[in-house]
Amino acid sequence: MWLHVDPRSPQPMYQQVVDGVKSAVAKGILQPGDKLPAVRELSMELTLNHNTVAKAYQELERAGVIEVWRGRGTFIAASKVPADVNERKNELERELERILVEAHHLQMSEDEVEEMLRQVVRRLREGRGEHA
Amino acid sequence: MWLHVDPRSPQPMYQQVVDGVKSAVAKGILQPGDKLPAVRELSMELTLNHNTVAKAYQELERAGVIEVWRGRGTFIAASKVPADVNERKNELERELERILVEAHHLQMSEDEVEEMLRQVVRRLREGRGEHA
Amino acid sequence: MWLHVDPRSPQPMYQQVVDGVKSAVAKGILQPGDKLPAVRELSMELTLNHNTVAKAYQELERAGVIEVWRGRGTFIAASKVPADVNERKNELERELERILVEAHHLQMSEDEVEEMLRQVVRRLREGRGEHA
Amino acid sequence: MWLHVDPRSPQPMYQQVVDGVKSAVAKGILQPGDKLPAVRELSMELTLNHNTVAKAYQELERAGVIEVWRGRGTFIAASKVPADVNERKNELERELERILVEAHHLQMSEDEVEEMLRQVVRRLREGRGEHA
DNA sequence: GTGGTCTAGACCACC
DNA sequence: GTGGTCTAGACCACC
Repeated sequence: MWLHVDPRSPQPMYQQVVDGVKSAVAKGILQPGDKLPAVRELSMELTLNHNTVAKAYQELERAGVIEVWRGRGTFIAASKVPADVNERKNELERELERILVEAHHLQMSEDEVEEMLRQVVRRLREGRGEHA
Repeated sequence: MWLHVDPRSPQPMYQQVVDGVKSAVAKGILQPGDKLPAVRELSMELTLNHNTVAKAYQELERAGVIEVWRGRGTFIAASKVPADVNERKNELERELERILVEAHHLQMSEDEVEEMLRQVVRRLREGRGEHA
Repeated sequence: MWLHVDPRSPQPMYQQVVDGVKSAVAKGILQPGDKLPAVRELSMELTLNHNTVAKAYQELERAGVIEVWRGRGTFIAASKVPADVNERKNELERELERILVEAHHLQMSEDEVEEMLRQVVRRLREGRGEHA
Repeated sequence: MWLHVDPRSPQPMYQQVVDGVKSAVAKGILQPGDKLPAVRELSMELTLNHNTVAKAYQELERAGVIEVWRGRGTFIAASKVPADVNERKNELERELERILVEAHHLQMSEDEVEEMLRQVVRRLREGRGEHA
């Protein structure tokens, strides 16, 4: 199973489901058109309540990651740019700054953070079977 | 004032204070030995409950960013590596991966994220008066 | 084909069929006496379950838009005022008010909504080949 | 009370709360900075479950209509244009077209719909104490 | 005090 | 079968 949820995490469980699906899409594990498990099916696999999974699916639909076909099921959507791209890019910038601040207090230089990012990118690419 | 707090932010107020102080240290606005405002003083300036500021100071002390000298006040500590560095570096890596996943859903390439990081670094360095 | 249906729409599929037929009539694409495709035929063209199309036809019959001649087929009815006109006019008024409220939150003035309505009317008239 | 909810309506109750608050803002009954009742307080007044009201408040926050001050309460936000204005304006246009189609089947002319809209506008303005 | 999350279980519309 | 809504009631973090 490509999705796991940790009830002890400070992150809400529905958010973990959202992030897990987004991550699987980014990694190519889930492709546009792929069917997601039904709400109740996934809730049983993750031993979550169906409401929790439903909330995650609604969030993913609003984010344009999945499409709900009424009465038929839920599918990965063709990727498209969300309406609020610029807002969210600014948000990413602020998070990067926050990471740099944290890194400074761990005595990491900015170059080391850049190197860390490159390493994560490399790992993701290998996961996808890309080489370079 | 080098510290601002937004009550509408999803981030808890005490966390904003923690991040604000860490950021001021990372940017060189606050230096080891500098005295921080007293809890009640800061809570009035930021119109926060004093418990909120006290909680932030406790957090900062645990993180080794400040030192509380009972009866004298609170000071920025000499920078030192905290005990749980490796744990927290792993945490940073996970956050970088999460940012890359988000970026993918904004149609940003991994190279663009790297470029964004370099830009943030450049901005921080200029703020510190460094050039290059 | 003058009828399209989107499974990803929040609107139920049968409702989309109902609205599509009503719209075709309003635009003059379908005229009184015109024969509609048989339920099974239309369900195949739209790749819908035949129950879904049957439900739409029942709705259209109740609304007085079509007439079902058992054994012969389904036809566009001569236009006549339905029994519950006043109720439904009140419903339209409530929808217009809801639109004005939404528009307010998009910073549109009431005059801009009126202008938008006039534009939609103009477009519909041009579609019908009317000029003025 | 400026808010009512009808459990027999086809509209979900949380949506009725959302529309009710938006409407009160559009009519000037609620002004930026005004405090909304606490989730549990409002849920008791409307004899709804607190989860239902919480869902409505979350929707309103996402729409930028209200602001949640953590631990303090919920307030009407200063009005600002949402990120997806254009999408939502297109949505309004489609709804206006749907209304014109419905009106046609009630034997209303397009001019009569325009007049109906003007009347609704007039009523709203009078409600606000504007004259003209 | 405030809002947010979660389970358990019922009920509904749609396909 | 599918997802969406709702109640009842517990628990949590934040202020």
